[in-house]
Parts: sequence; structure tokens; C-alpha cells
Amino acid sequence: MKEGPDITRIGAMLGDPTRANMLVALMGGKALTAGELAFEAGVTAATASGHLRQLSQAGLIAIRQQGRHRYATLAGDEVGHALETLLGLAAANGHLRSRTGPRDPGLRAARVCYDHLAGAAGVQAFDSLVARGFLELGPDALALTAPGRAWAQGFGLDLARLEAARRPLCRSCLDWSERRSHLAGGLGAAILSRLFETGWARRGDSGRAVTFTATGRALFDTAFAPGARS
Amino acid sequence: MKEGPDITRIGAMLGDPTRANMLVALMGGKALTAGELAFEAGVTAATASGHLRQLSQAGLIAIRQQGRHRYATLAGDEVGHALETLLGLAAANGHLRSRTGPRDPGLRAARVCYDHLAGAAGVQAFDSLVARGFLELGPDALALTAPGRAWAQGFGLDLARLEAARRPLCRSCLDWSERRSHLAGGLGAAILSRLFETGWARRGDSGRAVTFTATGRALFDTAFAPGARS
DNA sequence: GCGATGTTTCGGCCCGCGCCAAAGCCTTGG
DNA sequence: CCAAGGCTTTGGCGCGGGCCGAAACATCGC
Repeated sequence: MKEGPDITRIGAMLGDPTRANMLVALMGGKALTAGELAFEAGVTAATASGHLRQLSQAGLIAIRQQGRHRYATLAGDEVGHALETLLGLAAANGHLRSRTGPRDPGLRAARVCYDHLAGAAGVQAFDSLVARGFLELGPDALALTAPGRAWAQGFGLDLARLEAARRPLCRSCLDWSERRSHLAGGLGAAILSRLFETGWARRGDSGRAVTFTATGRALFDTAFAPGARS
Repeated sequence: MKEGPDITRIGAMLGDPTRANMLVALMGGKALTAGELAFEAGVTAATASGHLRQLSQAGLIAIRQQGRHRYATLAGDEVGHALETLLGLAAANGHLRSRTGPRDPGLRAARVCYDHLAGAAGVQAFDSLVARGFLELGPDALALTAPGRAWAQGFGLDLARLEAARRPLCRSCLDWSERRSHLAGGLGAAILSRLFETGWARRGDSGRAVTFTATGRALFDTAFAPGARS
């Protein structure tokens, strides 16, 4: 009765409100210092330090020493994906942290999911790429088609570098607010970076929200036309 | 700093070894009585009863009264999927419940993931369906193609009934042992049932293992030819 | 009805763990 | 160097919650 992996450790990490707050804060994709995380979670630096060690030992976050700061990030793509899945389950069961706050609609519209775009905008982009035949179900999960490769180059992505990386190019991730897939993986991360580079959007100062500029939104809507389903 | 769903409650459920054992036991897809779960988790009936109430209130399991027994099952597809995701993360981080036991290879080869087939066999089936063009990325997630529909009828599935159900027909689920997708959703569940009906395979008495008969395995391999990638 | 079986509720024990303040360590900047 | 800032370690407090035994319900077979 004891075969298979052990969920318990990870569950215990998520089960404490302080640690959960830290992890959700890190879902924003930015590396945060121990002090910032302490403030974010509402505890003293001492308490936060202990939690960070636990999270690190459990393999959920990575810590990088830099000067006299210690920056924490999620340990990887998979951690973000698992968190998003759990957020979806929690949302489905009606477990809300507080009565949906004013910032909630913004989060549902567009947010960062660790390192790629999520929310309505993320789903729109995914759907558009699928509808135009740029993404397909390959022999191993998702794949970029030949026309898709051309599109990516045109969008300003460095495909050669992305494909050289160990990280899979395309992954799908179930969006908690839309309950549909959005694009993760190296390609998803590259698209989000490109949105920031080109100034179409910028990340909110705190939390995971992504806000588009007016023109950026218009350009995004033509680049990822929502009605483009063939 | 308090927007979005609240993971904490679900995390706390998974964080206790007793509850985690119960949930993993329920991943086998069979409905289990309170007593069976108590034995499975190694606690008294009194303790198990308390945990079952908690899990039920958190929305992770459903309880059905039947005679003097109370049968528990996972609350649904999404719970199974979330658990599988966490199992994957735990496996990736090397959190094992004990040094991989003798039954572990069997689990990796073929097992039940709540109500559909997982493990190497599950991935093989998914790949085969994709390679033959029976599954495609539709406008909304996965879709069965026209030839796919014909295949499903030929395999003995009642497509009309499946499509009438509220439940989505096709979903992909990331397999923890293979780290690749296998097929979930109504179609995935129907295929697994069919494997049992036709006697190609049967579920292990305890746990999640699925064992094929010799001829069943051969038939499965031709029905879901692994090399069938066009 | 009356035991047998399955499950829940109650009371009480006790361990684990989150929390903080204070002190110590390391890095940086003057 | 010394002082300041950021983080960790240590020690001690206190709460939350898992665990069990015993008793109370509920259900079935006879």
C-alpha cells in the first residue's frame, strides 16, 4: 500500500497559508528577495527564512544568492503548472481567499503564470495559434508546424535558441480562470517576454496582473485574432 | 495581496499522510468504504471518519450512502487530474514513499488514473490515436476527428451516449511515470471500461495496477499499435 | 426485536509546527 | 575598519489538529 511518489511533503508545503502566499507571489515570475516575501506573506523575516528553507528543500523553489540578497523563484515550469492546476481545483470548489476583490477581473483578463501568459488573453493566443494551424498535436505532445515556425520568426522570436534549450518548446497548461488551455513551455515564455519587450504590455508591480497599453491591446488582438478559427 | 483562489485548504488536505494515502487509494477508481480506507491508511475507523468528513467538505471526495456502508470516490475528473499532476511533481523531485517497491514496475506499465488508463500503456494508446489522426487539437482543446469517430464505434464505444454527457469527451492528462500525455475525459474512461468488458485486462485487487492477459496484451498492441506513427 | 457489523461523535492526550524576539553571520559601503 | 542592512539560527511559547478508546447511532440478517 505504499508504492508510487509521495504527495505528502508537497501538500504540507501548500497547506500552510504563509507558504501558499509566498508561492502564489512567486507565480508572478519575478524573483523576490526573502524580505519581500516576508512582507508579502505578512510574517517576520525570521519566520519567512524558515519557510524558504523548507520550500527549497522540498524542491519547490530555487534560491540564488546575489550580493546580500537572496532571490527566490519557483523551481521550474512544472511547479508553476502544478500550482495552476491546484488553483483551478480550488476555484472550482469555490475556495476563495476573500470575496473576489477588485483586482480579480484584471487577473482573469491577463496574468503571468510563472513565465508565460495566462487568463483570457493567454487562452485567446493559444486558440488563435491552433485555429491558424500553427500548433498541432505532434507524436510527442504539442508541436509547432512549419507555418507556425514562420509565424514565430515573424513575431520576433529566436526559435533557434529556443529549440536548443533543454526545455520543451510547447506545453499546454490548464488556465484556472478560463478552464481552457493556454500555451506554456519555452514558446509561451518567449511570447510573454516579447510582449514586454515590444511594450505591448507590462507586468503589474505586485502580483501577477498583466496590463496592456491601448495600442498594445489592439496589436495583440490582430496578432492573435480571436475570430481566426478556420 | 489576497486575490485569486485559495490553495491552502486543498494543500492541507494533501499534507496529512493519512488523507494522502486515502486519496491515492481512491485514484484506483473503485469506490471504497470508510472501513476499507481506514485499513488502507492504517488508522482506526474513528480517525478515518473524521478525515472523510474533511475531504468531503473540501470538495475532494464524494460520499454515497448505500446500506450500512458509505462509499467514497474522488469528487471528479479534475481531482484525479490534480492528484496526478502532484504525483508527477513529487516523482520529479524524488519524493518517494519508500524505496521503489516490487509493485512499482507494474504501476508504471499500466495503471488506473481515477477512471482512465495511465502508465506506459495509456501513453501508448494516446500516441497511437494521435499518430493515426483520430485525435486532433480542436478549437476547444482536444477533439475526436471523423475517422476517429469511426474507429471509436468500431472499438465498441457508445459515442452517442458519451457525447450527450456533460463531461468533455477528450482531455489530456500528464502521466507521472511517463511524463507524457495520456487520454482522459469521457473517451478515456470508456476505453478503460471496454478493456475490462472485453477481458483484455483486469484491475488489480488493491491499488491502481492494471494487468493485461497475454492475449489481451497482444490485441491491445494491435489496436493501439505503438509504431503506427504515419 | 436482538445481536452483529459499520460508522460517527465525544473527550482527552500529546506531538508537531508556526510564530516571534533576540542574537549571530555575512555582505556591502563609507 | 566600523556601521548598517539583509538574512539565518536559536529558544521558548502556544495553538491547532491528529490520534485513539468508549459510547452512541444506524443498518442489516435472522
